[in-house]
Amino acid sequence: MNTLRANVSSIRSTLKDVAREAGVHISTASRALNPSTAFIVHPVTVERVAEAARKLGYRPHPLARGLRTNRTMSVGVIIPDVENPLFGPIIAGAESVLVEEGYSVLIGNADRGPDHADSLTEDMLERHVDGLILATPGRIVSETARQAQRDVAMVLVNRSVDDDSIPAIVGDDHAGIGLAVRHLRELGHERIGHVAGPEWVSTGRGRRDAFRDWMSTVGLEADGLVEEAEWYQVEPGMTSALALLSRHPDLTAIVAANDLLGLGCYRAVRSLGKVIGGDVSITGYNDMPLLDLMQPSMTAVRVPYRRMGADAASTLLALIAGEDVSPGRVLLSPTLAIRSSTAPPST
Amino acid sequence: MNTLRANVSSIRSTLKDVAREAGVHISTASRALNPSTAFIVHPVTVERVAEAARKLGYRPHPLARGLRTNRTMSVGVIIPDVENPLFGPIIAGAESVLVEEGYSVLIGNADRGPDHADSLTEDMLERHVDGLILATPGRIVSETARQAQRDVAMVLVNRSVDDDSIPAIVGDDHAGIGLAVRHLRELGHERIGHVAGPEWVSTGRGRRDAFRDWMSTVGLEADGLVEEAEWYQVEPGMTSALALLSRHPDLTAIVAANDLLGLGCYRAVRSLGKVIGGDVSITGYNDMPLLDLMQPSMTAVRVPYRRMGADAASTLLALIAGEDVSPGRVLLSPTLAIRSSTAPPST
DNA sequence: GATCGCTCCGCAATCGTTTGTAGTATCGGA
DNA sequence: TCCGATACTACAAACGATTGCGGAGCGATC
Repeated sequence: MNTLRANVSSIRSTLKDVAREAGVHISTASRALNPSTAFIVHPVTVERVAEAARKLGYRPHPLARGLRTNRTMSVGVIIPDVENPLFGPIIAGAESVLVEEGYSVLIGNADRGPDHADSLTEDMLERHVDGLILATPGRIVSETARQAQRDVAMVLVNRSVDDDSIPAIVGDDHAGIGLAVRHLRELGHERIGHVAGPEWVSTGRGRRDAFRDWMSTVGLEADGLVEEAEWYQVEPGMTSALALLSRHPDLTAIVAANDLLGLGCYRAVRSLGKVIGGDVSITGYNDMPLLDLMQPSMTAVRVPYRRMGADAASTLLALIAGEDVSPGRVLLSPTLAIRSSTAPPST
Repeated sequence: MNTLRANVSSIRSTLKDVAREAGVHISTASRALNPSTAFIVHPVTVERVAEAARKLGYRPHPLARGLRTNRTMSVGVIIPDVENPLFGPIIAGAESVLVEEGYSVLIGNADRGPDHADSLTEDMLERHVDGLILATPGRIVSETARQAQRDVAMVLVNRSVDDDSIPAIVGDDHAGIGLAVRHLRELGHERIGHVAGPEWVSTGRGRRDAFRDWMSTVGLEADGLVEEAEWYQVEPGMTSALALLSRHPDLTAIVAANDLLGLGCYRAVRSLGKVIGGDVSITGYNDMPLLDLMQPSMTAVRVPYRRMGADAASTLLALIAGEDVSPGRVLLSPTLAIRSSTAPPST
């Protein structure tokens, strides 16, 4: 039977080969090839070594180098759930800047809860990653992560810790909710409700507070107009929206703390026989893919996730390089994607 | 100013420390700790070494080990576009089985075309990954990839090569299209069209052929009922659907080669003033997230992407382990998610 | 009591780099 | 002619593990 077998051996040329080819000692070859030490060796020799390296297709062995220099040129990225479309852009953003600098990206999918994230963190540390990007949720950071910070450069993305002891790149939720509230206000809405995310999730609490804040800023009352959903999903969103609309039948708009909650609102509004955009305007948050293809397409606050990943990576690289990085959080400004789910109130 | 700086040094205990603690030679410690060589050393000694290792929290240094054993315990996964929700499950599936076996997953995002995939492949090879999972599109495989197969275990996922020289895990497109066609046939449809993907993409051609095949199997005519879309996107899908419907106004159902094409069909049907499901039934392919939240929710062939990733990883592990793996493609059976976009024809 | 065989352990080489230190020309100046 | 500085280059020791091989200890056998 015709079968396949992995070919283990590959004829890689080593530094020793290059040195022999160039007729110099291995250490000279090493220095010649390394830009930061090349000045020590004679320019003519450097060229000879470079030529030999080129000829042999020499590539330094990352393990040997890492063993000696104590750097792996790799960073770990831990994501709560790779299957969630939201995190793709974060990964892509981080990957693009890291690969550019010669780093590799180790991915960790913490889809089995907080403990899983910790165990992945430990795995990464064992592998001697040079840095760690954490996107795992929760307002507090585990003891494991705190300890990890002593051993390795670390930055948070899409979440932060209360004491800001770890650099974090997060979306500006306050500004984002502001975009939604002001947009609705400008359309003429005066009775606006909020379907909030869970209190224990940082975004849940933050966006709810921001909603209250902005409502008073634009001169509207928010008391009683907030309903907390159990979880960021369509069903809880519908339940909360129904509760909200039955308490306040005169509501003409709902700001949802999340796209899925927004879709829940869609269902709730429809089940009451009302029309989305016409009778009740709805805004989502995050602007996940395909949201523009919904019927009607949903107006949503767009968070620059790709940029978030990229900025996190840049910050991490700065930390790794030993540069001083001010701790605390960096806020990224969201934008508003205006579509058909929002319109002036009907009356 | 309060600043942060990465802490480089970490007091890790090495094998030498363990050996000293246990009062044995470093080589004995190594053997004692390695399950496959532990039988060489006296059980009592093994326990002593294990105890010492536990006490010191010893973790073998992966770089040192890898340098010696020529294995990195890492595999590369190259994805055409991480931001595409379709690939999340593939990554997750692969990651779950690989991490289980102690492997780490290096991710490569080839979102800058075929050449980018090649350069990522080379990066991975330089890093001495033990295996490679390629999900990049195209019917042919680049020379780089072919060469890579000599150096490293490799398996394809969601695509295959014409000569089957590389093991591939793919969805059974023929069966999938069959599910859709038979479903529509059973609902009573007799005039069924197909909006196909591009000819040069393997799935484009495969699904189109399958459509023709199944149509004749269920006793229907397919000639002239196939329209090729330029690309797997909503707009081209709409264009093709409109062309199809203007040529054949009597069509009561459309099988789309892809979810996005299906959504394009949605638009086309709507623009003609017809109702989806009622006048024209539509099926998608892939069953991407949120498809169930569309209005109306879309019936679609569901491809087991997560399983695909997992199976690819298992196959890869077998290859790495030196087991004989029969080349060629493994077909994974799709299922049909029946929703509201399909219904019996109206007449 | 010498020999054989078996079990267990230590010695040392090795994987491919980086890097501190020592050594050797070469050259200018005295 | 000789000396010291200068400019390179070579030597060798790491980094932390794995592994072939030789050797010590010990009981059994003749």
